[in-house]
Amino acid sequence: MTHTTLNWEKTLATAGKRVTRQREIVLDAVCAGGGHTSIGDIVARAKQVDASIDLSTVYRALKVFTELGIVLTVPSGEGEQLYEIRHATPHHHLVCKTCGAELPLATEIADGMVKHIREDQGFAVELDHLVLWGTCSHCLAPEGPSA
Amino acid sequence: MTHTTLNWEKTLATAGKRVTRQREIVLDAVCAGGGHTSIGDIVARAKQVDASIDLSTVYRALKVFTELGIVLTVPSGEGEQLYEIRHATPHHHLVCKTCGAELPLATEIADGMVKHIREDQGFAVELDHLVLWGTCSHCLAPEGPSA
DNA sequence: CTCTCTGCAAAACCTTTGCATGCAT
DNA sequence: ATGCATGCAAAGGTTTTGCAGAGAG
Repeated sequence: MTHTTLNWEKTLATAGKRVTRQREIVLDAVCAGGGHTSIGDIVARAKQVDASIDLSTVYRALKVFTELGIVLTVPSGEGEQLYEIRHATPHHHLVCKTCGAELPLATEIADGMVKHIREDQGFAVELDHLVLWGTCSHCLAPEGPSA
Repeated sequence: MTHTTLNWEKTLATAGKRVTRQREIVLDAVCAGGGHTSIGDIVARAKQVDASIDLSTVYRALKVFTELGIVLTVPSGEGEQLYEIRHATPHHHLVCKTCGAELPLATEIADGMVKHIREDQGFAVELDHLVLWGTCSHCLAPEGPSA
């Protein structure tokens, strides 16, 4: 998905923010990752498009986007902050530790667990974005990844 | 639980590492939080016990502990890294956004989801430590928290 | 006695901020 | 024309590293 399918421009305008070339580049860079993108990758990708874009601009753009809910942050396994486009429906990921693939997790499964916890322990889990790590079916196969 | 119930000394020894007063203090500080403890809290607690302990020592001790699996790290909601003693059995937490309580999550529920995902999508989730955020039953009650 | 760990200090790193100019509206 | 956004440079905070001496095994 690309950012053009989002109405981020409207969101910015409504908040009194401006639509600039740099912000579009940054948003593109977040999308480029496909899934979860680190700051390093975002900066690299942005600089590739426009070498003169400043680090502080990237940080500021990301801050605006997260504040407006256009992108959201997920903690990576190693404590690094990753950025991702917020989708309309809450969605969850399975990330393969071996090949890095990011697969969607069926919403019903996650929802089922939330419901289960609610019934069992009276605790209301807010599951905006769950990321689970493990090994995908490909890499589980004896031949190994991409065999 | 205190660190004395763990055989961390043996783990260190096996790895050719040494058991020092500073490392014991740091491990104590991690335990002190009860659940997830930030670096700031760990340092504060350690300095309270021994004011001359150095920041770099705390970082190095934490690094050794996590490498040996004595301590594990969990990303907090805000991207900060939290430290926690690794328990014998994988265990999961529910953290209340309102009152901060950390409740255990019934293992069967989490395991059920893992199994479900495995059957449904062929993906093997490694769930060493799941932390879910939400609202506990107390704070869900209309009177509000600690009524 | 040997080899690791510690404290200190400096370095490296990442993120934020101030300011004058540029640009979107 | 107005005022937010940008690039630059400098500051701020956090984590890491080099080193000589102290301490564990």
